Amino acid sequence: MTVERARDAKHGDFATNVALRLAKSARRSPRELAQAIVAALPASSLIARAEVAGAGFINFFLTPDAYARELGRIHELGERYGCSALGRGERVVVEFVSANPTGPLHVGHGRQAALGDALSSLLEAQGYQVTREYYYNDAGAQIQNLALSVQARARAVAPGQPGWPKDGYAGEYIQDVAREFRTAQGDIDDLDAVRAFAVAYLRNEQDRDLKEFGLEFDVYSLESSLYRDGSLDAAVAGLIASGKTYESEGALWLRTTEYGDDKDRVVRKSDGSFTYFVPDVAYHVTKWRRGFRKAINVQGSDHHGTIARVRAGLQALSLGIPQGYPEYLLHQMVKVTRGGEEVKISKRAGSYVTLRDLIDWVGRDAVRFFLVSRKADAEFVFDLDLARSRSEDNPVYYVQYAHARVASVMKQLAARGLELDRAAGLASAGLLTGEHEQAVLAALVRYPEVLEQAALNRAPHAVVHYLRELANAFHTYYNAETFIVDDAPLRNARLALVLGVQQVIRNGLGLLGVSAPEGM
RNA sequence: GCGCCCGUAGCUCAGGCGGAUAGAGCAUCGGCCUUCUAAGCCGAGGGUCGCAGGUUCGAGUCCUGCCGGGCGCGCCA
Repeated sequence: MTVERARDAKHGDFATNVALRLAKSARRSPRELAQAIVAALPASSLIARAEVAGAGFINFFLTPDAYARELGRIHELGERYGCSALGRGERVVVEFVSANPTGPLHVGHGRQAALGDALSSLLEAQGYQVTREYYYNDAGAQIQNLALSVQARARAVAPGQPGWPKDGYAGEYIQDVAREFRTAQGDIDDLDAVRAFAVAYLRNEQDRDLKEFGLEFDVYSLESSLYRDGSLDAAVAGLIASGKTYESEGALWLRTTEYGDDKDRVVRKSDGSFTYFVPDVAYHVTKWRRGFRKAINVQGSDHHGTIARVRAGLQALSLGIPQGYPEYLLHQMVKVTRGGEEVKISKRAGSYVTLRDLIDWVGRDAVRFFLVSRKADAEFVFDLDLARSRSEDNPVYYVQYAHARVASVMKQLAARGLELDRAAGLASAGLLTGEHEQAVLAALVRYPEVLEQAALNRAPHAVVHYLRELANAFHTYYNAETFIVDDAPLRNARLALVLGVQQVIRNGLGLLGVSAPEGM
């Protein structure tokens, strides 16, 4: 049995199927039972009426007073409206982007950045204490490859020429790194120096892009630190101590199949080095040890194969870490299209489109809004033609425009020598009984629930869809009614209402990392 | 072959722990600016919710099978 928000305004504000569910055991018809329930309901200042509809639903209609009270809360709480204490201050680490410093961030990282940051903000709004964390490999085979590529470029060796490393990075940015290294008068023969320079250079470039995206991480974790501080050795020792390892073909394996993985995994290769699986496990042990009882990893679905093995490794260590740790939010790939054709290359990176490209083409707000607007597990098609040449059709403008329009109304008010009496407006909010006013109020008061559900379901896109609906209710109201009327009580009430809309839009866009302009 | 995800309007997608006539944007067609920004509003057309079974009072939603697409699959990360 449920009580839920009615989908259709004709069905009131809330509906319950209680009579449908109980009809059988009560041996009465659903409608008859519903009538009896309605007749027995106590009076409430918040419920205007309850009526039986359809097969036996009971629909509840809220009183204008109920709405007026909620509007008052929006004004009272301001930017805190929509927040809750659901998380009770629990610490949670959200790991995302986590790109290795081997090149510019690509559009997939962009999706992850938009998704991870919005999810983090949502969790913060629900009372969690969130750490945004970025993990990267600064010492592995990929980094070696990067160093060799930069070294080759510094020696004026181009991709494909003799001396170019096997599977070297061919992007144009490698030339930039090589040139900067020479300018800094680095020793080209010192591969360690080249490596350190290249990693620092590209990390710095990534951070610039992330900053431009409005994103800052609290913690950067380096894979190399796991080797240095003993975490990795401890993890290996723990795995061996678990008795779940065995030697085969010269390598050390872990029976991850005992913990739900579909194949056993190699811990230590036959050449004595470790697979990436080991630092992954060691890294997640550090999350647990740092006190994070909740860890969420935002990753591309191409990494979904790692989930079972990381969890299996953590289970094998018997540290009391729950089976579902860490939690994963996977997102599907991003495909960029232009003229109906997939775009796979960019000047700077060569083989992929960069986050920077997207920001340059359509702006940060649109990239943020777009990339978070679809549920994570659906493939995303980013149509450059639509985003660029038809930028006025961008849904982000639709929402931002609603915000700017309210600002404009307030400017008009001042220009006419009038002032808003906010307290009077809230006191007379009971006057907001028009169809459009009720629709706006109904949309407005859903916000806290939307945030809670979006946070619990790890679904930031729900906020995007909500904001579009709220903006639609507002624009409709705007076109149908004049706010600045002579009747002062009504004028104040209407202005209090639209300021409430502006507040909620600002709050919602803020969670998504999108600006809320005063004018457009 | 096995695993995860997706399949809803011409296109891009919401709805998905079961509920009432399946929604939005874009595109198409038709209306609305002497009045707070027309980046807006109103209306119309457009659907066997991939297919077939099953569970249920009720299935786009849950279960099974199949078809189509994406991603991944023992010492790469």
